[in-house]
Amino acid sequence: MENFRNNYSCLQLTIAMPGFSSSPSLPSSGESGGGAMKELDINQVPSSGTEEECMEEEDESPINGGPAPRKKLRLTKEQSRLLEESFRHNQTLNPKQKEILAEQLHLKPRQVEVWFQNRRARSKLKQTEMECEYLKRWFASLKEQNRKLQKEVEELRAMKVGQPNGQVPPPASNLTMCPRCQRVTTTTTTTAAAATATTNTNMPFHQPRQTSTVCYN
DNA sequence: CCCTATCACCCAGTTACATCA
DNA sequence: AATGATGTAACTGGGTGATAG
Repeated sequence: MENFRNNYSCLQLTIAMPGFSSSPSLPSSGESGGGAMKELDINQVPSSGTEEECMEEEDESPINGGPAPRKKLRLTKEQSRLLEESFRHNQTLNPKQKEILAEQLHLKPRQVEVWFQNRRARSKLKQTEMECEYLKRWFASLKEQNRKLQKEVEELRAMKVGQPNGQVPPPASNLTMCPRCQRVTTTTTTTAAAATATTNTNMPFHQPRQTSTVCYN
């Protein structure tokens, strides 16, 4: 009945970004255990818990029959360190690993599970923030590139107007195919190599470049 | 084989408590 | 001392895959 989906480890979204490593190597956590919701009263720290900064254990017997207030455990530095270390090796734990780690930390397996779950969420959030930051920069770069190109277009138009009969076809060597929309475009810069560069990226669309193959579709 | 129920696990979102400025 | 902001442990609800009957 044991399913070891746990070993999918990390499903990370990585975007290659020049000068911006969004590698998932942030110390983040990774396993969790969900389903055991039905299991327990987490607030009971396992006995033996003489952890230095750990909240002292205390029985949660409801006062006046009402629900006991939720107690919040603060992990000790050592517990956090061990959990982090373990997370670096494995973002998810199989039941055995969970059991061992819990014993080592004087915590309940469920607590270890929750910690990994939250840790995964945190690292995912961090990753998302980094990607967001990256996309912002990229957007700014695209805007700048667009501005330059618009300017270039203006200049070309001005030149064209200046010609005797206004008919100046671009040199054939300047014509390239836009890999995205499959239309013929004009290379407006000096490096024709830039024309092919766009095919070589894992970006969803054209990357900002110093040089450009322009397609305004 | 299908179907259904159960279990164990995960994730996203939320809540609530501890700590700090 | 009171308080709002922040971090995070714990909870909730829903989804998925494996397994058994």
